[in-house]
Amino acid sequence: MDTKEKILAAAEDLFARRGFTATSVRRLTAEADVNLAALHYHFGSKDGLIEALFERRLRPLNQERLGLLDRLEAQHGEEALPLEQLVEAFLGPPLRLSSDPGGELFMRLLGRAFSEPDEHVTDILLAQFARVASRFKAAFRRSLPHLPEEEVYWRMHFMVGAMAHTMAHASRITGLLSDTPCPPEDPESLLGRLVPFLVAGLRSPCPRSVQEGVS
Amino acid sequence: MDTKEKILAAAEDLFARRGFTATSVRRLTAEADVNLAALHYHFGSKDGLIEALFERRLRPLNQERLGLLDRLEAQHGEEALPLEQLVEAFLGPPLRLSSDPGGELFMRLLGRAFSEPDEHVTDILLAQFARVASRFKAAFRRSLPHLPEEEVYWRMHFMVGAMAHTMAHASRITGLLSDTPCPPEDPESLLGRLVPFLVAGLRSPCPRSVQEGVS
DNA sequence: GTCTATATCCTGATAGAC
DNA sequence: GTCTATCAGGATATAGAC
Repeated sequence: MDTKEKILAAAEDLFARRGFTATSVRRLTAEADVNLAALHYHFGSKDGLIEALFERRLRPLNQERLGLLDRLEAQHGEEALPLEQLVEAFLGPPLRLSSDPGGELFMRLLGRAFSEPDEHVTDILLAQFARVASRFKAAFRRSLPHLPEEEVYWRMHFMVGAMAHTMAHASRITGLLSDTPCPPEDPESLLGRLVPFLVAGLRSPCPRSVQEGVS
Repeated sequence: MDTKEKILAAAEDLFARRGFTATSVRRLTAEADVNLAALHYHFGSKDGLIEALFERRLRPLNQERLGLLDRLEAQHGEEALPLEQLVEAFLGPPLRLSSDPGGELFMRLLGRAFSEPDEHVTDILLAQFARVASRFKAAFRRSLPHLPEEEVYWRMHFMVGAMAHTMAHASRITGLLSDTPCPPEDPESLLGRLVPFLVAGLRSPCPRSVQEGVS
């Protein structure tokens, strides 16, 4: 494993476990068993490292999502896509991250990144997700023709929240609900729980209170 | 406004906007227009301040949730509580935080706290939510008798995720979905969207793939 | 590409006068 | 209760030898 890889691996580990700000480049390079100056030589700065770290994992991830969406659209032509398969194409790739070596750490990091206060991190995310978001927004609108546009966006927002929280806690119930023995789940059975839950929520009738023309 | 209050107000603001680690006590006391040493005099340490900050808002919040649950249980006796009212009792108080002065900032902070890496923060949250979590877990199990125990907990986990994400982004769709003009919503219409979405998800039939005895 | 040494600034916390 | 001054250490980043 070369120096660059050693730094990226240690960064994934420490950023996931302690957060970006709380992780110093000193601690990071010590963990990676690499000289402090090597980080700046290879990545320019701590921010540059963060950018490279997201880039490396998020590019293939979003390519996969777009590929799945392309395939679904090729199969169904002009028709609306089946909701369940659409949700699967959106949630499957990130939730299966833990199958890759080191992927579970990045999954936790990504789950937390959705509520990061750091502007640099949110900018990276926004840029990486721009195309995916716009493609999937259009697809969800076609698959949920009974809902007004904003309601579709709010429901996607709730979906992202459930997904991010689940990723941040790495396929295992934690926090409020952790006192009960409950082993971590593999990605497939986790999707088997999350997808039907979200499909039911997304498909439910439009609440009267938010229908257009009603206060 | 006395010194202690000025510090707490500035802390809410800066922690919500920049995060705990990224906010220094120097910047904080400067913002509060208070002497640096006053923070340590009144709260002992930065961690002590964080603890006081959560304590102040979370205690009445959770009291309110437990009060609503008490009332529901008094009304319905031994019967299972109506799911919609149960979800309302759980989500209403935190999502209505933005109605209080300064409450919107704390709401964002709390939303992010659910995915905080900092151990001190997660310990505070766990302690503050212990009673609420156990009471509501029992109530949700009674209201969802068609589901096995772990499935109930997983669905509550998804519910918390949608709630936390919504709070962290302060009643407004952001990030992936923000390019579309979409004004922030008041708590009531937000609940009007979120509660039906979650009730539909919670109530949906148990997926075959997670039923006991099925792989 | 890799290292040592260092510049410059910021961190949480405290001692002790008022 | 409030202030100034300061401690001891950690932060990111870089210069320059090898």
